[in-house]
Amino acid sequence: MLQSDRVRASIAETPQSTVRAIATQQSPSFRQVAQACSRCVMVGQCLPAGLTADELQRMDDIVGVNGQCRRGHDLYRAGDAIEALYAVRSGSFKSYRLSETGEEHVTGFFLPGDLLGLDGLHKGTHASFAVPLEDSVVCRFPLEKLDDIMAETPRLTRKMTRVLSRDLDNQIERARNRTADAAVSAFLFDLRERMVTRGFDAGHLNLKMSRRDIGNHLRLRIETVSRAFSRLRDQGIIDVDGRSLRFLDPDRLRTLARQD
Amino acid sequence: MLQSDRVRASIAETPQSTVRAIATQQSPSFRQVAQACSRCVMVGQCLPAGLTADELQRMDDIVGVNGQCRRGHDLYRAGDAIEALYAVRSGSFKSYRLSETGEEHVTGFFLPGDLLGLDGLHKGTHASFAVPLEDSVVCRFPLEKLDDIMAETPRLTRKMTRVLSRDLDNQIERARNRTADAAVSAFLFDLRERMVTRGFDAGHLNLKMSRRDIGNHLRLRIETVSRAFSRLRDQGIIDVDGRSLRFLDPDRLRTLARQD
DNA sequence: GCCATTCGTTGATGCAGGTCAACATGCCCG
DNA sequence: CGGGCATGTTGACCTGCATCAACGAATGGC
Repeated sequence: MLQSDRVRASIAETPQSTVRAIATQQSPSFRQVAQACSRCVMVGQCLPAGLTADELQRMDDIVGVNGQCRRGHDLYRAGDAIEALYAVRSGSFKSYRLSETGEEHVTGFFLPGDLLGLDGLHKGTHASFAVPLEDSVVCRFPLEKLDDIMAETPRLTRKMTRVLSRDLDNQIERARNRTADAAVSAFLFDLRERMVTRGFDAGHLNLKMSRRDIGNHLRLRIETVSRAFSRLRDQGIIDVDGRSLRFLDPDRLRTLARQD
Repeated sequence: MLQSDRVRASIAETPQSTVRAIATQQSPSFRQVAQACSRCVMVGQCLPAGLTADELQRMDDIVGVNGQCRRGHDLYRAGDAIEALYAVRSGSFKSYRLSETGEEHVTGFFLPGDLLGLDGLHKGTHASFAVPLEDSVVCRFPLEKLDDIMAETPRLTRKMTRVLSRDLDNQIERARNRTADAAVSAFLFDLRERMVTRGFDAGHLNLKMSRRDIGNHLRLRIETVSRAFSRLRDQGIIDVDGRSLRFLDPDRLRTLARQD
C-alpha cells in the first residue's frame, strides 16, 4: 500500500489549526513518568489486553511517556484538538461537558484501565473535559502512533472497536428509565463490579466523587442522592458514612438496580 | 503478516455456539436484492464514505447481498450472534431493548446511511432488537469480511472508529438533563438535521414512529409528548397533524432544544 | 489555631411530568 | 358498512423528585 503519495489521515480528523508540540501542551500538573504496558498491573483491563508479546512491545514504545495529574487540574478540555487518548493507570477521573449556559454535565467516571477521550475521536477535538478526582497517573497514546500500529495490528484495531462498542452499549443501558433509588443502586453496583474486575476489594470502597457529581451524572439532585443512600443504608443493603462505602447485600443492590 | 498459524479472531468475539448459515438466519421478510455501494445514493453518509474507488469496489464485493425488510418484522434480536452489521439503505428502523420485566426501551431511530448493530460488537451478540418502521432495505456487511478488509484498509478502520465515536458522543449528549419540551424539541431538531444531511426536504417530513416510541425513547409518557407537540404548534414553531410535520421556525426549535 | 467554604444530611413545600379518564380519528377485517 | 382496535389529543388529579431551608461536619487557607 502506498502511503507516501497522499496526505495521511489519522483516526481523528486532524484540524487545520497548528498542532502544538507534545512538550508544551500539558498543564504544569502533568509530569512525565517512564512506564511500560508490559509492566502495568492494569494491562489486562486496558487497550493492550490480549496483545501478543511482540505487539505489547510496540505499545510500550508509544506509551513511553506517561503523565502524573494533580487532583482537580484538567487533563484536557472540551474543544482541545485531540492528539492522544489516555488510559487511567492509577487514580480516577470524571469527564464532564458544559452546556451553552455553563451548566456542568458529568458524563462519566473512569477507573484504572479505562480509556479517556473516545467521544471526541470523530471530530478531532475533545467532546468533554477530563479531570482527576485524586492525584492520578495516565498513559498517553498519541493518536498518530496508535494509527500506525493499528494499520499493522488487526488485533489492536478489534480491541479498539470493542472498547468503543462497550462504551456505547453502557451509555445506552444507562439511559433506561428508572427511579432515583434504582439509578443510585445501579451506579453503586456498576462501580462495585468495575472494582472487582480490576482486582480491588469487593467489600469496601472509598468514593472519590462528591454527591454532587454522582447526582449530576444520574440527573438527580444532591439531596435525592443523599436520601437514596440513606434508604439503602436503612434497608441494610450498604453501610455508608460520607464517602466510605461497604457493600452488605450486593444481591439486593443488584435487584434494586434492575427494576424499572 | 502471518494469519494462518493462529486462530482468527473477528471484530466481535465469536461465540462458541454454531454459526448459522447466512441463508437460514433471515426471517421470511428478509429478501435478497443485488445492489452495490458504488451505485448507492447514501454512500456519502454511510460506512464507505471517503473510500477510494478501489476500496469501494471491495465493499461492493462484500455487500453483494442485501435485504428487504417488512415493517414490524425484526431484522435481528437481542441475544442473536452478531454475524453482520447492517446499514439502512432506504426506509427507517428503531432499535429497542427489553428489561428483565419485559419493558421495552427504544434506544434509537435509524435513517438511510445509519449503521445498525454497533452496540453488540463487543459481546459478539446483539445488544438490541432492530425493527423497520416501514418497508425498508438494508445492506449487509458480514463481520468476517469487514474484518478482512479493515486489516488492509486503514481508511475503513478509521471510518468505523469515527462512526462508533460519533454514536457514543450522541448518546452522551442525549443524556443531558432537560425538560420535556426541550427533549422533544431536540428530538425533532436532530431528526430534521439528519434528514437535511441526507438531502431530504428540510421543510416537511412524515414521522414513521409512534408517539409511544418517541416518548419511550425520550423517557416521557405519550401524553407528555403529545402536549409538547401541541405547545410547539401553539407557538408557531412547527405545524403538526398526526405524523405529518412541518418545520416553521427551526431557529426557535434549536433554541428550545439547547436549554437545560 | 481560626474562619470560610464546601460537603453531606434531613425536613417542609412546590411543581413537572406521570397517571387516569374520556373521547376522536383512522384503519383493518368480516 | 360497522365493530374492534390502535393511535392521538386533551382535561383533572397525583406523586416523585426538585427546591428551599437549616444545620453539623469536614476541609483548606492563613
